[in-house]
Amino acid sequence: LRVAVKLFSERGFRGTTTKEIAQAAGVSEAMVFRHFATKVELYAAILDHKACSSGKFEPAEMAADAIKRKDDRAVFESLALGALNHHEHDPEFQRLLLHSALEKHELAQMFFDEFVRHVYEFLGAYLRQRQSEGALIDIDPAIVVRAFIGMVMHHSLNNNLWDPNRRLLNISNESAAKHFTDILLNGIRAHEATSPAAKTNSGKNDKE
Amino acid sequence: LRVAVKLFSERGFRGTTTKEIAQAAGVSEAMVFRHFATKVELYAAILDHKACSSGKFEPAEMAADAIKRKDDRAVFESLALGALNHHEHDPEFQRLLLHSALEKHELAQMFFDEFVRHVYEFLGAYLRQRQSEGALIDIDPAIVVRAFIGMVMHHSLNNNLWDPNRRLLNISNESAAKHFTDILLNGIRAHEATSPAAKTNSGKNDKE
DNA sequence: GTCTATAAATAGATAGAC
DNA sequence: GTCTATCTATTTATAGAC
Repeated sequence: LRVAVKLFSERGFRGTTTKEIAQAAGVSEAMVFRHFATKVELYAAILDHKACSSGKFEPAEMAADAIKRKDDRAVFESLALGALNHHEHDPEFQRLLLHSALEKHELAQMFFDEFVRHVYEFLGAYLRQRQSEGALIDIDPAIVVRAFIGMVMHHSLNNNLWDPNRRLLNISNESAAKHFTDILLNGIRAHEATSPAAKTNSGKNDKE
Repeated sequence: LRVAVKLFSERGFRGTTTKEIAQAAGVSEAMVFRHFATKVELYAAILDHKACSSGKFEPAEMAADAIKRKDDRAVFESLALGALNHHEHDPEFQRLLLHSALEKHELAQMFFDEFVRHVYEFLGAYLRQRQSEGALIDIDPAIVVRAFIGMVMHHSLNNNLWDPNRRLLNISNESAAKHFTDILLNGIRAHEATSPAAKTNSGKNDKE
C-alpha cells in the first residue's frame, strides 16, 4: 500500500517487482493480486491517489489574498514556499511524477495538462493584469512563469534528487522562496536607486 | 550501439531488454553479449560515453570572452544558449541522466559531482567578483546560480519531457536565453528609470 | 562475427487449501 | 484474508554450430 508508493517512487514501475512490494509490506505476493488484479492497476491507483492529494496544493487559493492586495512579492513568495514545502514533505511525489513522465504513463500527461496548465493560466492572467497597470515590464507572461517555476522546481529537484546532502546550496525553504522572488521581481543587478548619481557613469552596460 | 542509447534513454535501464536492443539493432541477442559481457556493462559504457561527450560542453570556455569583458549579459546568455542548444540537439542525454539519477546509478552522481559542481564554482567565482565591484547586489552566489540553472534546465525539461509540442511556451532558444538573462539581471518590475519621477509615489511596495 | 537453441533465473499472475 | 505451491512468459546469459 503505502510501501508500494515508496518502492515505485524509488525504482519506477518496471524497476519494482510485485514480490518486492509484498515482501516489504510483510505479506505474500498473492495478497497483492487479491487487492489489485494487475500490477498496472496497483500503479494506476497510486498515481491517481497522488494526483488527487496534490490537488490539495491549490495555487489559486494559497495566493488569493496576496493577489487581491496586488502584492507581487507575496504572490510569488507564497506560491514558491507552498511548492517547496510540499515537495519537501512529500518527496516521493516528485520522483513518482518524474518516473511516470519518463516512462510516458498517461497519468504524468494528465497531471501536466490539468495542474501545470492551470498554474500557467492562473499566474499568466495575474501577470497580464499587473502589466496593464504598469507595475511590470512588457514580457510574455508565459516566459516569466516558466522562469519562476524553473527556479522553484529545480531547487526541489536538487534537494530531492541530485544533492540531497545540500552540499552546493543549503538554505531553508523560506529563504529560497524569498530569494527567488527577489530575483524574479528585481534581478540581481545593483540598482541605481541605491546610488542615485551613478546612473550615467556606468557606460559599460550600454543597454538598460 | 547507438540504438541502445535511444532505448535506454526512452525506457531506462530496467525498462529496456537486451532482446529489444538486439532487435532494434537488427542483430541477434547473442551478439549483444559478445560485445558486452553483461547488460550493466553495456549501460555503463553508454553512460561513460555520454558523460565524456558532454564534456565538450565547456562552460568556462564558452563564456571566457564575455567574462574578460565583464559583460554580465553575455556571460549568462551564452551559457544559457549553449545549454539549451545542447539539450535540444541531444535530448537523449537529459533523459538518460534523469533515468540514471532516479535509479541511483553512480554515473549520475559522478556527472553531478564533476560537471554541476564545476559550474557552481565557476559561475560563483564570477558573481563574487562582480559583487565586489559593486555591479551586483549582495546575495549568495549559489542561490543565483541555482535560480539561473533552474530556469534553463526546467525549460529544456519542458521541451524534452513534459511539453514537447510546446503548447505552454514556444520560443526559440535564443529568445529563451535572452529573456532568462534579462530576468536574472533586471527582474520583471517596471524600473523607475523609465519614469524617473515615480520613485516615491509607489508607496504600495514598502521594500525596494 | 553471426546465428539458433537453450539454460537459469525471475517476472507477473492463478489455484486452491486454511 | 492469508498463505503455499505452481504456471506461464519473459529476461539475462551461455553453448556451440556455421
